[in-house]
Amino acid sequence: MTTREQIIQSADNLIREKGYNAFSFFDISNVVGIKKASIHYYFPQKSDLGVAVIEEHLLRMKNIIDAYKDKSPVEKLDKFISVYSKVKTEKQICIVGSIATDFYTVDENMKTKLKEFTTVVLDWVRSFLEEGRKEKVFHFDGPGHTKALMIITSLLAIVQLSRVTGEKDFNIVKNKIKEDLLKK
Amino acid sequence: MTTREQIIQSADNLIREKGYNAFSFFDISNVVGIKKASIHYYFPQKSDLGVAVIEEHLLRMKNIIDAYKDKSPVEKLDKFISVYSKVKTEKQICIVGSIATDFYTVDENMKTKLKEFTTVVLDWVRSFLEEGRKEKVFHFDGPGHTKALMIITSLLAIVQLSRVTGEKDFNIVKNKIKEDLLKK
DNA sequence: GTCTATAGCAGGATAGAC
DNA sequence: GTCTATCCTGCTATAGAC
Repeated sequence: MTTREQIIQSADNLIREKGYNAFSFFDISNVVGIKKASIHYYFPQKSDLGVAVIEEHLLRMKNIIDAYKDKSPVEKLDKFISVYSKVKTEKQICIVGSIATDFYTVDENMKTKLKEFTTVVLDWVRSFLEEGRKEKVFHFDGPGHTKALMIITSLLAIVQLSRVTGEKDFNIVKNKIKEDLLKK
Repeated sequence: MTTREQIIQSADNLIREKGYNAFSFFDISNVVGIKKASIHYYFPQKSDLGVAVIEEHLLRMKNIIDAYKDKSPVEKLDKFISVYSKVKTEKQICIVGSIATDFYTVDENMKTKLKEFTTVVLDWVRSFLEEGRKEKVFHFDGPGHTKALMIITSLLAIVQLSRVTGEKDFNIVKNKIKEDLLKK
C-alpha cells in the first residue's frame, strides 16, 4: 500500500472511531510512521484528506455495486448489511453518520462529496429493494425510497447506539431488517 | 433563566449542532454574554458541562414520561416523535447520536450519564409500544424492545441523514413510523 | 459571580534543508 | 518525499483582582 493510501485508510479509521474534529495529523503519523508535517505533502489541508476519505468510500461502494450487479436482491441485501457488521466489530461507525454529526463544521467540498456518496447508496438500496419486491422475495409497503430510508437509518444509528447499549442490540436490528423484508 | 441554566441550554444547542469536540467555552460566552473564563465557575471542566447537558435531557424526558403517564399509546408516540421534529427544525441532532459519535473521546462520567439516558428512553418507548399492541392500536411482530430499537434508530439517524439529503426525507420517515405501527 | 491576564498545550499549516 | 523547526491560532484551565 502506498503512503497516500495508508494515510487515507488511517484517517478513515480515525474519523469513524473518534469523529472528524477529534482526529489529528499527529494521530495519523503515529500509525503510518511518518511525521505529521509530511502528510501535508499529500493533503495540503485537513479537508483535502476528508474529501479523499469519502471518495474512497464512494469508490468502494461503486465497486461493490458493480460486482453484485447480477446477483440476487437477497445477496445484495446481505452484502449491504455486512458492510455495517464489519464497521461494528471495529468499533467504528458509518462515515455518513460521523460526518453528518459534524456537518456544520466541515468544508463545503466535504459536504458535496458526502451528498454524492449518500445518493449513490440510497439509489442502490432502493433499486435492489424494488427488484426484490418485483421478484416477490421482499415484501414491504410504500415507495422503495421510503423503505431504503428506514433500513439505512436503522443501520446507521444502531452502530452508534450500540456503542452505548451494547453489541447485542446491533445484532437484533441487523436480523430484524432481513426478517421484516422476507416476511409476507 | 439563571446563568447556569443559560450555559447549559447554550451548550446543549452547540453540542447538537456542531458536536461535543467542536464547541468551545468561547462559543457559549458569545451567546450567554459572560466571559469564557466565568463559565468555569459553574463547570470547572468541559466534561462537567457535558454531564449537565445530558442530565438536563434526562430530567426533561422523565418529566415528559410522567406528564404522559395516563395518556394513550398514540399520544405518547406522537409526543416522542415531536421531540425529534423540534430537533430537526432547529438543525440539530439527537443528543444520543451526537455524543455516541464522539463516544471514544469523552469523559467516563459522560458515558455513564448517556447510558442512563438511553436506558430511560428505550424503556419508555418499549413500554408504550407494548401497551399499544395490547390495546390493539399498534400492530408489530416480535419483542417490544426490538420494535423500540427500530423506531429510535430511524429517528436518531434521519435527523443526521436529512442534513445531507434534505428535510423531505425526515418527514417521510416520521410518517412511515406511525403508518407502520397503525397498519394491521 | 464576573472580570483580566496568562499559563500551557495541541492543532493546522508553512519554510526550507536533505 | 520526508525531515526539523517554527508560526500562529484556538482551546481548556488557573490565578488573582474587583
